[in-house]
Amino acid sequence: MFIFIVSSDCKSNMSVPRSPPAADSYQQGCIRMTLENADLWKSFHNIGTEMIITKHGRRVFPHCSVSLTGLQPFANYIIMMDMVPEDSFKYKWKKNQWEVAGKAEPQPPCRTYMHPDSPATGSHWMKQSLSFLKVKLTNNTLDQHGHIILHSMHRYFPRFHVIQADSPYTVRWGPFQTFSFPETTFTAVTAYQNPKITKLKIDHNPFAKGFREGGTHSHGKRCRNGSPPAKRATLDRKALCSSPPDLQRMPSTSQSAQAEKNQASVQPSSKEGHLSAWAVEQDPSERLHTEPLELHEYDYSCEEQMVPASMAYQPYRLVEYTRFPFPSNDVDPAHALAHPPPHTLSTAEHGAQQQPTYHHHGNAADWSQYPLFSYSCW
DNA sequence: TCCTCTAACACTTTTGAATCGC
DNA sequence: AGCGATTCAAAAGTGTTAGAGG
Repeated sequence: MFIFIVSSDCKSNMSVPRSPPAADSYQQGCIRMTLENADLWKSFHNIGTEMIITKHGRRVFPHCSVSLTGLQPFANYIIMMDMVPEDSFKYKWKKNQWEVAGKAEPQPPCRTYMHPDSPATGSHWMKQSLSFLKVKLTNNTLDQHGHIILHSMHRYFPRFHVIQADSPYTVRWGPFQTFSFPETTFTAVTAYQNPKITKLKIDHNPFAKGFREGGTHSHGKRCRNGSPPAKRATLDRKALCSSPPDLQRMPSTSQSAQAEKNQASVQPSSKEGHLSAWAVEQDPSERLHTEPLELHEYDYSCEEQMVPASMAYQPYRLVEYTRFPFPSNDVDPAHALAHPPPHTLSTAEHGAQQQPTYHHHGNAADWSQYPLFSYSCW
């Protein structure tokens, strides 16, 4: 498993690879990732981001767009993304707020989405921002399309992996770093619960223009079963105007460390036309790693490093390693509810807490017993 | 009864093939 | 013939909501 070292200087060599690092891995610690649409993410995060998941897959909105610096221009990298449980709870939307509804269900197979441009040189990745627009979320555990599988009413956050490798077949041996951004945490839902989120999505998502108030599309046109115009939309808008901020509070967020030591194997495959866009599925017990996320003043780049260490396997991220600090380490949901979640933070507070976390592995081979990708989904 | 999920709906945006002009 | 710009239809994607199911 892993121990975690927090560094305030990316140039600090905090990683302790247990095997000789790759010849050119010395620069790994300087890779920086920036969330491109952080303001939009923050807007959603302040309310409590919800992501629709459907049987056939739904895109993420806001979509994940990041930029990279500090890569070696001529070295090849593979960029990957996966979704990690925020905590070990299941939630429900009750009386205009999220409440803990019990323990999380067993995690579905973990899938990793590889950016379609992968592999590409560092100069390519640094040339422009990377968009993960095509990532789709599903609640279908039998999904065959490579979509990322999530549980509804559970909280997740996306995680990005920068792996120095020439091909998907060698990612396991390449040095890599992992990044995540606190404001990208979301609750997976099959239907929107918080009307504020609905409004925000309609305002920002071009595909939802037809649902904009005053738009060309009339909700009254709905004719299935002769049903009346969308009553819910009206109610929701009313709720938007009346619900106090406190009602939008999210339950507590917590982070737990999670690591594994199972056999790894890399089996990239593609059924969507090209090899570069594939997802890798992992058994829940074989998650790449789930790291504690520390809080620092930051500009959306990453400072945290992680090195392999010997720890007991944790099926969920340990609450002790909370990304958002709480007065107590008590994991009692009821207790957790008593504390304002990240979504209730004011903008100023939020800004102070918004920083991605960064995990540096000197070489993926160092933790080959902690599989990055245990098996492919196709 | 309550909660969650699914499918159909009307609409917009995106995509890509076909066409046109230089 | 080759290239770029334009057009247009099909595909993809969106939130809403009634109804099904647990």
